[in-house]
Amino acid sequence: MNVKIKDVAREANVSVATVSRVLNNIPLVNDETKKRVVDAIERTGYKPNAIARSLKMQKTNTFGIMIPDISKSYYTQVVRGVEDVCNIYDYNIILCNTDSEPAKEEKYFDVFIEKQCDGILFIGKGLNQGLINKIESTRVPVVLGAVSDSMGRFNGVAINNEQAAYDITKYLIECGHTSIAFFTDEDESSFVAQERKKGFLRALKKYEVKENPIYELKGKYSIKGGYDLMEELLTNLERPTAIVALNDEMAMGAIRRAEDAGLKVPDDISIVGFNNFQISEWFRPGITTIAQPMYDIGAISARILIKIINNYKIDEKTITVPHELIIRDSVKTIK
Amino acid sequence: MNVKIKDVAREANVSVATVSRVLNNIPLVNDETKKRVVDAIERTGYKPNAIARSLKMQKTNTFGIMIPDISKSYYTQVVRGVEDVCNIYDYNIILCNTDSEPAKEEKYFDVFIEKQCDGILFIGKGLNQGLINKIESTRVPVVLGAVSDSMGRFNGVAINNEQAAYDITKYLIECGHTSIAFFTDEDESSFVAQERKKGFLRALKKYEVKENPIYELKGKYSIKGGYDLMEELLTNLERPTAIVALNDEMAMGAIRRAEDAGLKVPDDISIVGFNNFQISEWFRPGITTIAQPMYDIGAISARILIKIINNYKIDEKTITVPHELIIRDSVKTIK
DNA sequence: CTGAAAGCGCTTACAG
DNA sequence: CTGAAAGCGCTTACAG
Repeated sequence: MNVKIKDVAREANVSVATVSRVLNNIPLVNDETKKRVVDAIERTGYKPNAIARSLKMQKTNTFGIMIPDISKSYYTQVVRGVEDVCNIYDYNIILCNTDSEPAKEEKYFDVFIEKQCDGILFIGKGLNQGLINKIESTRVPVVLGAVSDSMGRFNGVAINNEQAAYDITKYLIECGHTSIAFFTDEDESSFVAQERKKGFLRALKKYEVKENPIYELKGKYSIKGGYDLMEELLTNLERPTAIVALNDEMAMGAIRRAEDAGLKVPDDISIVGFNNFQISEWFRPGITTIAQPMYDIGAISARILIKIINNYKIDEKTITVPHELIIRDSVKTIK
Repeated sequence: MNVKIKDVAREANVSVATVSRVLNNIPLVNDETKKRVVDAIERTGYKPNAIARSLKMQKTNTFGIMIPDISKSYYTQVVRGVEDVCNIYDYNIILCNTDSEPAKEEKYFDVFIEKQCDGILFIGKGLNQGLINKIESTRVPVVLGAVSDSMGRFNGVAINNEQAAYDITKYLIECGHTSIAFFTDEDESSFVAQERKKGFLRALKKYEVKENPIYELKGKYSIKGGYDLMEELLTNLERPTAIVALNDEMAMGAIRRAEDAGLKVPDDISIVGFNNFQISEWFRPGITTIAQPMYDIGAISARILIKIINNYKIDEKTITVPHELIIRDSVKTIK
């Protein structure tokens, strides 16, 4: 068995209370006794048991973080932002992959509660009702990252997805495109995708570009997903001059499929993405896209959680972080 | 405050012992009392406190996992493999980023010990002596993922990095290349990079290709890193006909820099990578590389940890998983 | 400045 | 089949 506080106390000839005091830097300990205790800790190689401490203190210094899939590059930087901030404030994170499945989300939420997480971070595309109920029926602080709550009930940090989609669509229109397809998430419950669609439609309407509903294709947020969608577009539909894909990987797949069909991007068709993955800059053609400050989304989310725990007041439920239109080489100006 | 086992007991008119028994599915409970307890749990919305349970049971059902940087795509799939297996066996993971810095590695190791993790997974490029000492002075099971221990002291799962480097170098030589540069990790302590260098040299020697020591360049495992190394190579050195980069991103950066210099890959210079990132298939030119079963490395590591915890005997300390040479379009056959 | 004791929320050996 | 009680390893109010 490991050495416990009791063993250190015996070794230093003091009570466990005194050992605990020096461990926690509580000042009212005589310097000499303190030294004895420090020595004893050193000699015994004592490591405090954080579980016992947590039980007593009702605080675990750990956050639960739920993410659709850590192996998708997008979410990865969010997690890094979270962890870096947690590290500063001595928190750790328990990480779970939900695959955006409500059942997993709810299960992990319960796990986080049972493991007494001090806070929960939900990174994802949208909230299901079951999870909303759970969040509302507990007092554990929850922060949403990269997604916001349509009702403004929960704290969250995200870009303005509607505006971002508007901006990139507007850019396409300004480049002369009037026939624009929309490659979106197959997951219809994605709040983020819904918001982006709103922005897409707003731009179309504002500039009086007719929207062709058959141009909305739903698929996976992956290279393969975009590849397949492009195939579908190419074989079945009149070819648009441009595509808004809601994800850079999707855009990349679409580009490769277009190339396989003998089309040049952007000469024959323009394709934009979303999220500005690191590779999007190096891919050829370079992907014109919307950048989100992914790391910051994570870092700010963690900071908010820590603030809530420490009873700072939070000024606004939703923090909107800036997005940016990154213009590269996947769009051609026509006319 | 939350509802506790005591509250459920009162509600169901039984003792806490009985509630605990039904919670843990201990059979010797009368069906009717059991029903009363289940109802009471339902009614009160009771969630067991895993921290209290852990303290009593001396088991937390959580693993600590250390990784250089979760925002690097390579490690990401390893973590997913770990988490999927953990999920099956009801474990959770605490995730930490070390940036391969010994100080962080040792700090997090202590954190994992203090938080009473049932096991620790170390994913990385090499082990520093401080960490080795810590591992050896504790009885917490540790498994190494993607890296092996040069001395065979610890359990681990990885590919045979020496052989993998040999294989890809041999391929280059068979394609007629006799002047081959080596782009390696700037982190000299990387055991994995050392192993790969051995394999590289063995192939050179075996096929009597002269090794030009000035062709070994050290840089970052990133697109930018490869870009910079290529610049260095191009401006300072006689141009080799091929490059072995120890990382696909590095290879991609090198390719882009070569292109910026007006060179065609592979026509003017052949470049191979390592690790087979998902994007490596879609990049142009497609990257010839060594594939590692990253997900499996994570999944197997987690399984080993669980086996150790359950006192299964582990046949061999080091599990070698297969690597694979993936031939794409970044190498030209010359002569 | 220091110690004895209670208590955090569970599990389980023991007794009945 | 069920309960009272001890104990997991800490922290801290209280007393001295």
